[in-house]
This record gives sequence, C-alpha cells and structure tokens, in this order.
Amino acid sequence: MPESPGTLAGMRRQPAQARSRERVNRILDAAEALFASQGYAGTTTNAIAARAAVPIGSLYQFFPDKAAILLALALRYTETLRQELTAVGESAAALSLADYANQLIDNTDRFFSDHPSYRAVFMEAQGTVRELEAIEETVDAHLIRDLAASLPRQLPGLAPEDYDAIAFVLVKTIGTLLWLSLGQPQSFRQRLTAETKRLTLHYLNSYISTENAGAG
Amino acid sequence: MPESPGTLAGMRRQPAQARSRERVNRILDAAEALFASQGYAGTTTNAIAARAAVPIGSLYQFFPDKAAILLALALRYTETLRQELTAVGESAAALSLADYANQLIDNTDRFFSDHPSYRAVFMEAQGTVRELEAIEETVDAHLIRDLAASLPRQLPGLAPEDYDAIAFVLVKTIGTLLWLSLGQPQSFRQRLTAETKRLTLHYLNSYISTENAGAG
Amino acid sequence: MPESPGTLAGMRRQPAQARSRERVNRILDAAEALFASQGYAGTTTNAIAARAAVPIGSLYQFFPDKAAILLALALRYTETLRQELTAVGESAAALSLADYANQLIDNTDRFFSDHPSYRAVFMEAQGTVRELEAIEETVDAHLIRDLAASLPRQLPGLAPEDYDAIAFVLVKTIGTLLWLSLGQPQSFRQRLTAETKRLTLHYLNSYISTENAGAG
Amino acid sequence: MPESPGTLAGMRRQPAQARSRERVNRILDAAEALFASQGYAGTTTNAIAARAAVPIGSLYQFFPDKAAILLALALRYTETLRQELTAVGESAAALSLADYANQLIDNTDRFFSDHPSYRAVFMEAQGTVRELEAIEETVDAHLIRDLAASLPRQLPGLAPEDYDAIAFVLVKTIGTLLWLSLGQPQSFRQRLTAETKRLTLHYLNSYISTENAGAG
DNA sequence: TATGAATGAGACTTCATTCAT
DNA sequence: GATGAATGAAGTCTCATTCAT
Repeated sequence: MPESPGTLAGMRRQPAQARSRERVNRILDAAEALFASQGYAGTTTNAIAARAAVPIGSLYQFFPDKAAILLALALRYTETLRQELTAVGESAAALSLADYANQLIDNTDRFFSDHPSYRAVFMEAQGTVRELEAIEETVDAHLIRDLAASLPRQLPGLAPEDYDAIAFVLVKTIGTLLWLSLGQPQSFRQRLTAETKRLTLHYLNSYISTENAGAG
Repeated sequence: MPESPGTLAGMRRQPAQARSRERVNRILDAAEALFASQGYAGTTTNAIAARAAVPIGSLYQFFPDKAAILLALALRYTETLRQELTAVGESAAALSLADYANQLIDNTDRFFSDHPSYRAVFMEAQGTVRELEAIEETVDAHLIRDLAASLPRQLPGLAPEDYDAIAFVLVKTIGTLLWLSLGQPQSFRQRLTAETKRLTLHYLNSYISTENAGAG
Repeated sequence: MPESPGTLAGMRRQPAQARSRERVNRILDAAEALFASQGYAGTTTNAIAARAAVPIGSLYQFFPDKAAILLALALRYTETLRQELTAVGESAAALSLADYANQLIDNTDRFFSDHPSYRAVFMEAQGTVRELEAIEETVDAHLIRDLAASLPRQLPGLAPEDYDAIAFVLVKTIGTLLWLSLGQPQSFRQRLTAETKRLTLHYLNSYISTENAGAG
Repeated sequence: MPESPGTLAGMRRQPAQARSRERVNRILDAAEALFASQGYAGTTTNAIAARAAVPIGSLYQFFPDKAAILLALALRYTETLRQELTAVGESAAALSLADYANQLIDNTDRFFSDHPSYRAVFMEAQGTVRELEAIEETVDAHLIRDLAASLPRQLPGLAPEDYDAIAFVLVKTIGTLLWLSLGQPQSFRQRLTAETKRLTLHYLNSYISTENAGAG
C-alpha cells in the first residue's frame, strides 16, 4: 500500500481534507513549473502561491519553508517513477536478462521524457538546498530498495550486500546517463540510451558468467 | 603545459601583475572553502572578498559576477584533474584493458579524496547557477575529449563517434559513482569503487570480445 | 469577597458556565507562563490557546484581542496582591508606624517572591501595549485607593489630597524598589529591602514629627 | 572624557566619517520621534530610514537590527542626562543636603520636561525588547555610579556599599516618581515633585542624624 | 455555540553590485 | 587603478483575527 500522494514528509500539516489535498497538489504543480523555468533560487514563494491561486499564508500552513516544497516535489516524482518501474520488477522473472535491462532503461527514459521538468527540479535539490542534501538519497533510496528486491530473480545466488551494491550502481548510473541524454542532440541522445543498455547488460552479465570477475 | 592559470574564461581581465594573479588565487581559495561549507547560495561575495583579504571592489575587477567565481573554480578543478589523468592516457598503450580501467578509476578516486570540497563546489554548479548551466559540459568536456583521444589505443578499429560516446559514458559514469561513494560508509565506499571497476571493464570489454555492438 | 474572578474588565462576555470560567483561567495561566518566558510580543495568541488547550476561536470569544489577555492577567495579579495587603490595612490602627511600614514592605516582597512571573508580565504592560497604557494606572489605582483609605489611621489630621499623594508615592516607590530588587544578587537584594523600609519609614515619619510639610 | 555621541555600543560599524556620524544621529532622531508617537512595535525600520532620509541598507550598516536602534537611543538619552546632572555632583560640596536633593530633582525634572519622548522611548526598552533587558541597567548604571561617587561629600563616613545602595535607591526612586508625574494633571504633578523632594531629603537625612536607623 | 483552517498585509533583513573618492 | 561605503529591490515568513461550517 503506497502512501497517498498527500502524505509527504516535511509538511507542516497533513492535508486530511480533500480541499487541502488539492491545494497541496496545486502548490506542487505551480512549484514544478516555476522551478523548471526559473530555477529554485529564481522562484519566490509568493510566485508559487500566486500561480497555485493559494494565499501565501496557506502555503506556509502546509510547508514550513521553501525547501520543503522542493522536497515534497522530489518525493512526488519518486513516487511516480517507482510506480512506473514496478511493472518491470513484477514481470522480472519472465524476462531474459537483456529484456530486463532494456525494459528498465526504456521505462526510465520514458519517465524522463514525460516529465521534462524533472531534470531541472531534481538537480536543484542537490547543492542548493543544503539542509535537504538528503533529498537525493531519500529519493533514490526507494528505487534502490525496490530494485535490490527484484534482482534475485534475475541474478540468483548472490549475497544481500551484492544486490544492494548492484542496485545502487544501476539506479545511479542509469539515472545519470539517461538524465544527461536529455540535454543532448537527438542522435547522440539515442546513442546514449543504447550505450546505457550495453553498459547495464554487460554489468549484469558479469554476475552470471563469473561469480567474481576481478573487481579489485 | 596547458594554459597559464590566469587564462581562465569568464574573467574580466588578464591579471598581468603577479599581485593580481595571487589575488585571483586567494579569491578562488576563499570561494572554495566557503562554497564547500556554506553552499553557493549561502556564500556572499563580500564574505569571499573578506576571507581572501581582497577588497570587494577588486574582486569585481577580476570576476564580472558571483557565478564567474564558481565557473573559474570549476575550471581550476578540471585543470588539476586533467593533469592527474594525463599519465593514464599517455601510458595507455602499454596497459592491459583491465589495468587501464583500474588506473583511470584509481586516479579519479584519489583526486576526489584529495579534494574533498570538489563535491560540494562542483555540484553547486549544476542547477543553482542557471546562466552557467554549461559549466558541467564545459568542465567534463575536456576530460571527455582527452579520454576519447586515448581510447583508440585500447579499443582499435571503432568509428570516431564510438569513441566520443564511450568516453562520455565513462567520464560521467565513473565521475558519478566515485563521487557518490565519497558520502558512503567506508566499506560500502570500497565496494562501490570495485563495482565501478567491474562496470567499466565489462563495458570496455564488450567492444572487444563481442561483435554485438549496439544493444538497442 | 471581592468581585468574582470572572468579572474582569475587557472581557467579551461573562463566563456564566463553569467550563467557561475554567477556560478563562487556563488561558490566563498559559498567557502568564508564555509572557514570562517569551515576552508579550514573542507570544502568539495561538500559542496561548494551544497551551491552554482551548481552541483559538474560543479564546477570542472571551478576549477581544491579545492586549485584553494582558489586561486581564494584570488585573488578576492586582486582585491577589490587594488581598495579601488587606491584612496590613485592617490591623493598621494597632501597629506602630515602623511596624506598619515593615509589614507593608514584607507583604509586597513576599508577593513578588511568590509570583516570579509578575515582573515580566506586568512590565510588559507598560509601553508595549499602547492602547492599554492605562493598565498600570488601572492596576495600581486599586492599591493606591486601598492604601489612601488606611493611611488616616496612621497619619491622622491630613487633608484627603495628602493621603492620595502619599499613597501614590508609597505604592510606586515600594513597588519599584522591591520589583527591582528581584533581579539583584541575594545580598544586595536584602539591602534594598532594608533601604526601602528606611525610605518608607522616614517619609511617613516626616508627616508626624515635622511640621515642615511641603518641601518645595 | 565622555565618549563621543557616535561611539555607541551594539553598533555594526563605528561611524568614523563625519557624514556617517550625522547619518547615525538622523536615524536616532527619526527613531525617537517614531517610537514616541507609534511605539516601538508600531515603528518599522523602513519608516525610520525614510524619516531619516537614509536608505534602509545604510541603516542596517550601522545597526544590526531594530533593537539596536532602541539601545543606542537609550544610551544617547543617558549621556545627555548624565551631563545635565554633572553640575549637581560637582558643586555638591557647597550645597546643603536639602539644596543638593532639590537640585538633583529639579534637574531630573527639567530633563524629563525637555525630552518628552524619553518616557515613551525608554519604557519601551523594558519588556518589549527582551534581548536588551539590560538596557535599563545599562542606562541607569551610569547615573548610579556618578551619584555614588558624589555622595561622600554629602554623607561622609559611610562604607562604599552604603553609597552604592543609596545611589541605587535615589536614582530609581526619583526617576520613577518624576517620570510618573509627567502623565499626571498639572497640580498633582507639582505635588509629586514636592513629595519626591521630601522623600529624598528625609531619606538622606536619616543617614546623618542616625548611623543606622532601624532598617530591618 | 464551538471550532480551527484560512487569510494577506506587511515586517525585517540581505546582498550583489556600483561608483565617488 | 584601488577601495569599500552605499544602495534599495525584493525575498521569506509571521500571526492576529475572522467566519464558514
């Protein structure tokens, strides 16, 4: 049972009422658009409130400060991405390793394409918002956990810490490469996607053909 | 010997005098320390000037604005990293593919360890400073170009665009994974370094042992 | 028995119900603690309501605004102090002038010691709350009236305006000195109490032993 | 050598230049007028800057925050009062005790009359500005020290701690009574001044006629 | 009557950058 | 060229009070 979209950490008040939940979503939608176009630092809380058609005072009833909006937005993204990746994990047993890797990457790529502001918003979370430096860990941690849980079906017989390390590497590597591909010219973008698949596949394969391929 | 330290882009004038060059370096040193501890947004230009013991007016004679300081700092880092990686490229022909990959990673890892503020400073460049979004490309582009130039000795017979794509993937992947490893507990940090080597080696190997080029 | 605790000026309605009376007292208790620790300006009406476990809407049913809470609190203090001083006035006839002065001061001192937040709360009333500048007069006026009424038994034969002036001087002087003594180190605090007695006694004596009334 | 009017504690920068000193004084003049008419809480820093015809940024270059302006204002008052009272102290030896007391009170009374905003401003310092609760002590401490130094000429043969206690009592008592008299109708105001003289004189006399008049 | 979510004017303060000296 | 005091637009966030439910 995944948390409801309104049940976000760092919020001042849990929006129990339907109207409140809608307000929170409107605030996040407004913040998403503004962060993407103006950047985090270039977006004012009053602008967010105005675009969301919510009084500034109400905004501060839900979010203790500007950074909390970014955090909530990041978590909302993660929730969406997790759901889109769930399918891969569930059908994992039926897939070849290559198909598994390809689906993982295609789904992630589709998510990035469908949510063009993700890049701007999410990267802002790093560096700018010092007190929320944990955002990235918080966000990706969910994906890593999910992936680590589905890996044994693809790569049986490894130790738990192996799955953790592999999932970490995959989530970070795929995320970075696909995310970077967004800013590239179309042809290079496609090449990068292909390279990501190649990288992923051979990395995973190394855990099948060899139990310990000279990693030191 | 690459460009002289004073020939940095984004600077208002070339510090012809020795004193000027020393001032620029003091400013960058101060900025490095402050960005690392307070973040980019949390650091004021006056604070940088004060720590550098340089009048604020003089600072603005060298740098047109705050972002230019970050850019110059990033470039200074890159210059250092390039020099440290040069050895690998030059002796590349004499190394096995595995040794080549290991050296690349070990050198990068050492650089990150030796320059603990790199992480904070460099990540700030992404997202925060909108007008300098190109920093990352600017910075890594040098490394990618260097690496692409050295790859043919390791992987002969590929097309130029192959080398570009592979170099891009390697620089970004290795950079990301090793950079992330810095924030991890010691044991996991070592595991990540090992995984990075495994990932890199199998990726490079795929261009030799397999004709299966192009996984999409 | 003086006015019932619920019959305080500045309140929006008379709490006829027991629950209302209890709520008003809880509000005043909460306000006392918060004013003393955070200051008047630093205390929010919502904080008072929360500490009193009374809905903020209900608080505004009893008090028209924040200042009214301070006024009611000041009056509650005065009521207590009046009762503690009553004993002196009633037995006044039986006391020597020195004993009379001493008792007055000892009782006041004890009151201040027993109600450590009086100082913070009461001083807030001066200056801060412009629209209630009359608080001090309102509050001390009761004490002055009581004292003026009891003075003829100690200093017979003076005009009514003499008693008013003397009572005014005594209430304000004793109040100020003893109040200030609270913030002093223990030994100086005792000395100040002694000085207050000396000052009071010689002042009162001047109306008996000397015909030199009116030093201007 | 008394400190120059510009050398006030709590200021961000000591105004060395003539222009700066003038600005600081203009800020204090503006603050005095506004605090007196609108109260401390009712006065905004922007209003002070506007009335002083000083950019708000410049105001904050001299004063770290609003409270610091109040502190500086209080100290400026004290400096003035000290100077006006100095004459009494210096000619003390030549005066009878009665004349000494009378002059002390007349000078203080004149100061209060000449500086009608003193009352409003100074009382604001108590209670409202928590972090500056020491204002009163800071301010009066100077007067008490001055007075304690001049007392031996009037009341020879006492111990140092006696002079401290007496000076404390006199400064606080006279200050309070005369300050309160300002808000009274004219006739009562005069009566209070007379009572203050009587109180003071008999208190001082008690230290002459008796070495220890039953103060316990 | 009781509740507490909603409101929004406005307060304080910062800081990148300039330019008179 | 060198200096650093001066600038002021603009940002974040608070909180007394109301009123729909």
